[in-house]
Amino acid sequence: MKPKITLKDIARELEVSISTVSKALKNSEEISRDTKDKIQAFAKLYNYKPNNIAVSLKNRRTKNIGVIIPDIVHHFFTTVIRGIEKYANAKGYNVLVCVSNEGYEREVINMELLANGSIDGFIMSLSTETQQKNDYNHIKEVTDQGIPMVMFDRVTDRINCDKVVIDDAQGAFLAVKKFVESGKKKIALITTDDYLSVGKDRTEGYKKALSHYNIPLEESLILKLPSMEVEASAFDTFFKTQEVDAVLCVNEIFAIHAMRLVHGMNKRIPEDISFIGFTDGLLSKFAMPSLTAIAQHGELMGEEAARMLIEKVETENEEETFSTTVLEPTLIERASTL
Amino acid sequence: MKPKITLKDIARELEVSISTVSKALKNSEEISRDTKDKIQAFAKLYNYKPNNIAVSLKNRRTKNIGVIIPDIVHHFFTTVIRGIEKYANAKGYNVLVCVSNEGYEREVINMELLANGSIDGFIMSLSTETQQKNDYNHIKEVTDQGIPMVMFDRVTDRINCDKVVIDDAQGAFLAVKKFVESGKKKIALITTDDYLSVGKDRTEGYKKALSHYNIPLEESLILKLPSMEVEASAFDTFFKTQEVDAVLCVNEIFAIHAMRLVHGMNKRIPEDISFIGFTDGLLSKFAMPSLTAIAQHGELMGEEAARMLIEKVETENEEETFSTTVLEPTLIERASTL
DNA sequence: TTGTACGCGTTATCAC
DNA sequence: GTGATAACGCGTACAA
Repeated sequence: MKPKITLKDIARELEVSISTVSKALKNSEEISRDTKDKIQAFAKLYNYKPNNIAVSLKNRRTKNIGVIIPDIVHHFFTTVIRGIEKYANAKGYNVLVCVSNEGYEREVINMELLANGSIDGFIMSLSTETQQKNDYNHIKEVTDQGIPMVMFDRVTDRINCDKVVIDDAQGAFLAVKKFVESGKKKIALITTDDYLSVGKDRTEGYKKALSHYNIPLEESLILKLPSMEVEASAFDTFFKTQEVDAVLCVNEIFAIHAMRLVHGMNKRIPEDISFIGFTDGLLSKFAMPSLTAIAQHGELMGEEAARMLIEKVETENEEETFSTTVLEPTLIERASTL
Repeated sequence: MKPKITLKDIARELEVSISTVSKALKNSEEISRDTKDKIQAFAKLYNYKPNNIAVSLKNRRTKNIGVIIPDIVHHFFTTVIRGIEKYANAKGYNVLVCVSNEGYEREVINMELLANGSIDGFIMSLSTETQQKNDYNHIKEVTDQGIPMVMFDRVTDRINCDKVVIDDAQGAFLAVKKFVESGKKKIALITTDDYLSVGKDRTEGYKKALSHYNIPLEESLILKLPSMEVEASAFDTFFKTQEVDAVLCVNEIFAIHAMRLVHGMNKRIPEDISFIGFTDGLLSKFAMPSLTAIAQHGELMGEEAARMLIEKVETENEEETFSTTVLEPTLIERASTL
């Protein structure tokens, strides 16, 4: 209906040259008041806005930042995106979100797509499958091209770039500390397989804390699930065979599920069994009883990642110096602990 | 380190013209086997990929679709995005997500930014503030420019475009029907102010259903909150002053909150009071007791919206015919109803 | 079979 | 003060 108006259109209409229009709209001193007024009025009337694509082509800067996350229906990742958006928008950047859906293939495809000029830099968190395959060539290619990259939460040592993570071991430590201080002795851990970097760190923190408090480590008190999916039977047999008085869960869902199960076994929460879950999301707040949680500070993480990325994007600096920001987790105490 | 390689680079290196390279890479019949082989091999070696920006400028097609949502930390919207992503990626499109954060200003800014060439079309859901202000000029400007637009969930009659919505009235009807069939008589509604299109439709469906089942409408059984935020005191006085045996809530959070309150008043759920909540999200599944919910089919909604948009984007068709897809909600029965 | 020229919309440089 | 020209990277109609 009202096709977009260009510099050329204005120039033709006002019978001046394209460059005059361009300068006038940038309020250049070279142009006379008269013509500037005329051109600016006309531009406003027809609501002229420069074409981003053309500007990008010219500047070799898109003002877009690409975000690759494993899953968008996941509270933690959405809070990170919110943080990224917040900071990026304030700096005049758009956020291009792509979801790998926890798959290697989609991660590669999405990155290749965006890397071909659509974005000025990446912020990403690795998909489960990528971590399993342990194959990071697609990421190496991107960084080798000189495209700035910031990884968050699920990171790898194999790539040299800026990173922002939570001290997951410390989070687990905090949880165990809380349990110990409220008199718990048989502290269980429900987690996933070790290929997830976060799972590994949390397990480590759990073990370290036990040894710190002189509690013998019993491998039978660690339940390792092969994936993020809840396997009811595994939970069932675990709680039927093990005697525990405190449970640390690697995510909310595991914790909620376990609490329900325990509730059905006529045990009291938190008196008989206490619970703490990682990732302070909606479920923790609204669970019955509400769940004591280790907050991951996703929004802060997003802001920090965006800050680091934009810093790199906007400095011509050729020196390759990378840093890793480690955020401290926080224990949010609720009704599932004493 | 390895700056991006262009057609020009290849041409210079192989001492042919740029267009020869371009044609060779598109496997044009015009080019001899020999040169094609040579060029293709070279391109692969240096991992040549066409610059998206340049292609976009040329084609006046970006292969990006812009999505504007009110809030990303909201399960419903993320499921919609998942649906959009799924369909769009399959069709070779990227998804550019911007969050209005329920604000008019950010909605306008984001749309203007994206509208200037960054995207081929919009998929959006209105922010609360925009619906309150009832000002849609920014959207009209976009559609007037001929940029395809699909609105979902929170839509308005004031804009002529494709839409995809859930039959919210029908959803409320289903809920009331369920209550009535299990013998409930005093059916309450907890909702938000009417400026939210969805809230209005749901209230309408609730009233229609009551009249259909010959239950007198009592305005005192409708609790209207001014925003999506939970106001504990309002809930408190409501349940202390009103005699109810069933509650329909316009969202999960309200429902969970109300259930907790009622639980504390020593009433049994669902025997004494039954609950149904809109938007079947994580909270509903994991609540105690689990919450019977009206599923909004967000993912389907996203796919449908993306389908409609890409259809419009890819057809040159000048005729302006718009359609509205109405999805049917589904009642997911859980433990909070008889 | 290969190359030239042009246009997409913008900006920067330089000439008039 | 204003305008012509080149360049960003690509694709394509047309010329050689």
